Amino acid sequence: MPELPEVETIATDLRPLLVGRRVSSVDLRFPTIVRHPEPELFVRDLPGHVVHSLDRRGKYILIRLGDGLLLVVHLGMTGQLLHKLPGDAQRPHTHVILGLDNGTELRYSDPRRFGRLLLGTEEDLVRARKLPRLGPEPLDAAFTPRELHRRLYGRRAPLKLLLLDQSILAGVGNIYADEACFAAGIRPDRPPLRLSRLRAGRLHGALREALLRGIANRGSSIDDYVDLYGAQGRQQEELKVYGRGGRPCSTCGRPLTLIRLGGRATVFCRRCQR
DNA sequence: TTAAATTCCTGTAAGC
DNA sequence: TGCTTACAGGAATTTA
Repeated sequence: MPELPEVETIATDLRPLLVGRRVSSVDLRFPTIVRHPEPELFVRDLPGHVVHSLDRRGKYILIRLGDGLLLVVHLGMTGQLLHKLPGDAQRPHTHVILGLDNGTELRYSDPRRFGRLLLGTEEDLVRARKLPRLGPEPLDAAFTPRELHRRLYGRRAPLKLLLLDQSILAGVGNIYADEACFAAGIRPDRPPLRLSRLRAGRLHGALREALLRGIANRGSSIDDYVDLYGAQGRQQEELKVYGRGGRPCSTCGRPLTLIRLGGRATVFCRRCQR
């Protein structure tokens, strides 16, 4: 599933392909994928606009167009962006095809349809409550151990659920939350009620390290994740706990514990994480 | 404000 | 073999 490293990989690859290009056509096959504005307006207003820049914020891809317009893509669980030529074979569940002025296509496919596309000015989208308030970027210099400590200290929900809360920290999902907790030696199921500065510092380092490794390996291909060209990432080979419940801990050899937190599978080592 | 539960969705795999 | 069921989970929404 696409988390920060996966979205970063896609955004980095997509930037040189899109910036300077004009959107020439929009083929919207599954209108509910567009959450703002009304699908007819999306199809009417998007063509003709030139892409000025492209950024990632949390798990969102922000494509800035002329006239202050913003095209926002969130991949949800199974969303894929693929760069193709018009004749290329089409994946099932292709819901949107953007034609570009150089004859190529940007296609959005998403079997589970948890993903979404938004179009509007930033002001528009905020007013319509389509752009949530996101916490800091974990890889920004402004995100310090002190800041992480401030945001977690005193909270009563299990640590893992707080790490998944995008308003506390943007971009971390189930995979990297489990991996960071393991690397930091901290149990994901305990509230950080009186989290020490030391442990917050370890968690801060582990989060950044996990995300940076993920980016270096072009993401984790667990279910459907592939890059713009359909290639898988390599980070899944380095995962120490995610998806490994019951298998031996890579550090101590004891079986890893699988529990559910907030409906999400959570794996940790009872010996190595305290 | 915070925390927990519910909902959306379909491909895959396990179980009978 | 073929059917049913459970599971995967990001985030918006609802409830307490």
